[in-house]
Amino acid sequence: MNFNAIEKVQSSMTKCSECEVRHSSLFKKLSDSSLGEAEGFRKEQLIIPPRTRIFQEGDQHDYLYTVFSGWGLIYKTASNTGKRQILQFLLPGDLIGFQTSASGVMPHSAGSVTELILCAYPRNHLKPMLQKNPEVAVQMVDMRSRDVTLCQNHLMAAGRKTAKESIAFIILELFYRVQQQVPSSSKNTNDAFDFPITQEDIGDAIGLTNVHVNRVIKELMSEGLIHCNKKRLTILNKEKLSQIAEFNPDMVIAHPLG
Amino acid sequence: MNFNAIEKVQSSMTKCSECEVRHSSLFKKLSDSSLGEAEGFRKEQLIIPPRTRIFQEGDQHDYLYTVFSGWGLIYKTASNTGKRQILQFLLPGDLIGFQTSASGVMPHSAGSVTELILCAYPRNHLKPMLQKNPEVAVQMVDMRSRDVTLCQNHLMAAGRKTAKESIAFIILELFYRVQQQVPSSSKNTNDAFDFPITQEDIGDAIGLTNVHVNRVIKELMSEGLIHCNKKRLTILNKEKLSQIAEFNPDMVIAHPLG
DNA sequence: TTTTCTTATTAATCTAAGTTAAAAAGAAAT
DNA sequence: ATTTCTTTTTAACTTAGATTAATAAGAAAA
Repeated sequence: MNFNAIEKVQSSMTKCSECEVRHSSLFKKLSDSSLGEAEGFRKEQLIIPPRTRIFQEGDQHDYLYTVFSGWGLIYKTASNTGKRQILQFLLPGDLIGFQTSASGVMPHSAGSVTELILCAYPRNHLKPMLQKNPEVAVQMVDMRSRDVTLCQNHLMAAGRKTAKESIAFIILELFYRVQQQVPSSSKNTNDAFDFPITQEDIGDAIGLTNVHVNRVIKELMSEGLIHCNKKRLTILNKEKLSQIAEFNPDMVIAHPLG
Repeated sequence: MNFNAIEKVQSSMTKCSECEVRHSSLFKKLSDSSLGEAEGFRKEQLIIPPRTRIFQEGDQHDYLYTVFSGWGLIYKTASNTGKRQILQFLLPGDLIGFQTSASGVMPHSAGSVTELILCAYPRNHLKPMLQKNPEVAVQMVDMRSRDVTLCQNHLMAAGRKTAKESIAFIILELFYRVQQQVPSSSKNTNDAFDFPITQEDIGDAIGLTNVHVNRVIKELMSEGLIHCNKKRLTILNKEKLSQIAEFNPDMVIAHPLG
């Protein structure tokens, strides 16, 4: 765990109207003229160093966050064994900081993988903001539904897939989620992408050990399905990998209500 | 699988104003005078026989349903092995029929456990209904968030808990979910409740075989923590069971936005 | 009541993945 | 450049839970 301080963006916060993740965020349905709602809701922007905790399971925490840039994760820790279960990988546009009851006690922890920039919103303003902006509430239903689907897929992997199938699945999920953000073209001629998580992270997402994840990744590489080197991953045979994983790109789509 | 026909309630559909699950449903925030919205949205009521499929993964399906009475489940099946992963147990008040994209293709199947009565809503009317009724949209955010939490807990169980811990967890989750509906008092003097699922269902919810679930249930019974007989389960030592499961009743609470 | 089907139970055997422990390779810090 | 910390890699060994196969007990249908 990193102990560098979390900083606030002091000088000038990014304008919502110029935000790169505006169209995959909670506010995607707000028009330019309504975007003041988002800026009024936002309290501050935070810069989280790599591998740093944002909030901890069991603690009181009163903010929601939109990921502006970077990768993160939310997780639970078994208090008897200390084992970690990653619940979701966080990418730009993702919204975090949900709780179980209205108490403000967090049911899971959150942390960064890379440096992360977050927009913070006071949770007690959420409900009134949604009531005032029904399009935002509808968008939030979509986002929560997407989170249900991602979690259900991981549950399927942890419960009923082999290690190889599960790891292939995680790789494809992250590939397509990243691809959705970058408007398809840009830097990626082939199917290579930045992959900043560790093999231990992969294991903790689907209930495997880092040792076993390593064995399987070696196997996927020796079979010519993927290649990875220095936090960059290349999918060499997407069809075969998808078939092993029983993966379909629809699984990571974010707008069930259209 | 049961092949009895699914029936429609012909004569008189239940009135929403007199509905027993009104206060744990999507429409809980509608006042008596606004309840016409719910009745207008509802297309019909269906009676599903026990162990009957409602819709199937991969099929086009254009309805959402509120569970009016009975137990059900949603699940995915691995196409290579045929193994089933239960994604959620359905109890009265639960809303089902969500999809991943706007296409109407279902990402999972749904089926009954007991006889089930469902209220059906055409999915293409959902978005306009939510936009017109922001309180309903906010309630739906809460319900989807509750579903995320339930799924995350099962993921934690499947990925990082032992069989004993996971089974204890499932029992407690269902106990508290049932208890939430029945307004605490009524029939249950002790901690006994109707438990219509099979040991295979339990295994399919957390990634275990029916054989191993049986071994563990026997163990929990011999330790005096639970007792079960004829689809009725009694929790004999709630403290010990909760401690084994690392369970806390907050985990099944349904109103994060208050 | 008898048959049939489903669910629970038990036992023997197997295996996918876990555990432990080092060493090697990278990255980050000094 | 050197130290320190993290991550990856490999091997030897263990185990929780899977598999397979019967039997027994219930429940539903005929």
